[in-house]
Parts: sequence; C-alpha cells; structure tokens
Amino acid sequence: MVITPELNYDQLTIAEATLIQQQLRGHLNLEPLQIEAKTIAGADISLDLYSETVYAGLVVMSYPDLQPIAYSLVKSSTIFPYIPGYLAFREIPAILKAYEQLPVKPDIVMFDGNGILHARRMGIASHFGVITDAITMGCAKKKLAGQYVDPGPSKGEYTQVTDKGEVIGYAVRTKDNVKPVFISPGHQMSLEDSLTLALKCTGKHRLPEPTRRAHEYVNRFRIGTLTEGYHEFDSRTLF
DNA sequence: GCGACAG
DNA sequence: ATCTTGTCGC
Repeated sequence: MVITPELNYDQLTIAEATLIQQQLRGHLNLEPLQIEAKTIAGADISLDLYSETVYAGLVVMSYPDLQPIAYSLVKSSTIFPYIPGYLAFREIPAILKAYEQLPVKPDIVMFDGNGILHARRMGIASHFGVITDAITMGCAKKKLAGQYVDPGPSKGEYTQVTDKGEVIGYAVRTKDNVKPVFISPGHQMSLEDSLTLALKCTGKHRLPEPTRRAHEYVNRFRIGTLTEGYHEFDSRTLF
C-alpha cells in the first residue's frame, strides 16, 4: 500500500490504519530543529456531537511574539470514528484542506493531540508532519500512552513520559496548580525542542497560545462567529 | 482476561 | 469532541 496525502482514510480498517502508522514511523525525523522559527500555527477541529461535519482550521502566529497573523478555516466531513490511537485518520483530512489553503506555510504547526507520545510513536502531529514534511509537535490535554510521575505544582515544572524504556514526551505544568499538558515532538524537531517551544508559547493559560487560539477559532467558526476561508489580519498593524 | 484509552 | 450551573481560587 502506497502512503500519500490523497489516500482515502474514511474506508480504512484498523488493521490497515495500523500498518500505515508503522510505515510512516520509518520516515520520522526527530533531529533538532534546523531553523529559527518566526511563525508557529495551532491546528484543531470543532464539531457538533453526533455530527459528521467538522470545522477545521489553523491560526498562524508570529514567534516568539505570539501575535495572530492569519487563519484558515474549512468545513468538511468525516466518517472515520474517534478511536484512541487513530485520531489522525479522523482529523487530518480536514486539517490538511485548511493547511493547503494557507498561501504561506507556518514554520511550525502545533496540534491538539500527540506527536510521538503514542503507542506506535505516530500521533496526529507526527503523522501530519511526515506526510506533508512540515515541522510539527503535539500538545494533548490527557495522557494517551506511557507512564509519568506528576510534575511539581508550579508553572514550568515538568517530568518525562516514558514507554518501553524510552522518553516519548513530557507532562508539563503550564500554569500553577492546574493539570499538566502532554508535550511531544511531531516531526523534524527533538524532544527537547518540543518542550522549549511549549514553554515559550505558554502565557497566562493552561494551553499554549497556538493550540488555545486554534481551538477558539474553529469553535467560533462552528458557532458562526467566523467564516470559512483564508483570512489575515490588517497588515497595516504590522508597521 | 483486565485496565487504559489524544479528540 | 460537545452539553451545562454553580463554585472555588487568584
């Protein structure tokens, strides 16, 4: 089976999806970041319960300023159900459309989900990175795989998440006395890079800005406060 | 068989 | 993921 972005995920069996993940894993690159990031985007989807319609989008921000520059929103649909460990097959098709709609790609994409913090080291962030060759990382709100000890209560404290003897991510306290977030590299960055970026992207809230904004925008899109398409903020404010 | 289980 | 009221804490 040939893996391409055009492959139709909706009709795959779990066995086939697992095979694809194992195949993509062979293309993972976790070497240190090779660029100085100037932009980072958050990617996420929103949907109505029991609906096949999905509202996907990306919010591009300047880095390290973290000011919104532009966003891309696309309405699509998914048949593939949510199955822990296979989130990529449900969300990537829609996010890919929104990504392709961006005239200029962000240097890094942060996903609402995991990178290599996954049983087969192929969470949605890693999956997307490999098929598009983008630099990606994951930020999940709950643990999917591995073991860890709770990090200290202060913002900035973190512990390793390990699985089968290897470090696959970190449990990071992004806000005082608030549940940790799970960070891991997706593609083309190291474990350490993902941790550094996550901390540099987190401000006053639990979720790092890219993911937090993406979640906000796709939700507003679903509610009707924002419209489909590519939009950018007034360039005059950049002068 | 049992427990875990991103969004 | 989404639905939902109040409540606790900075």
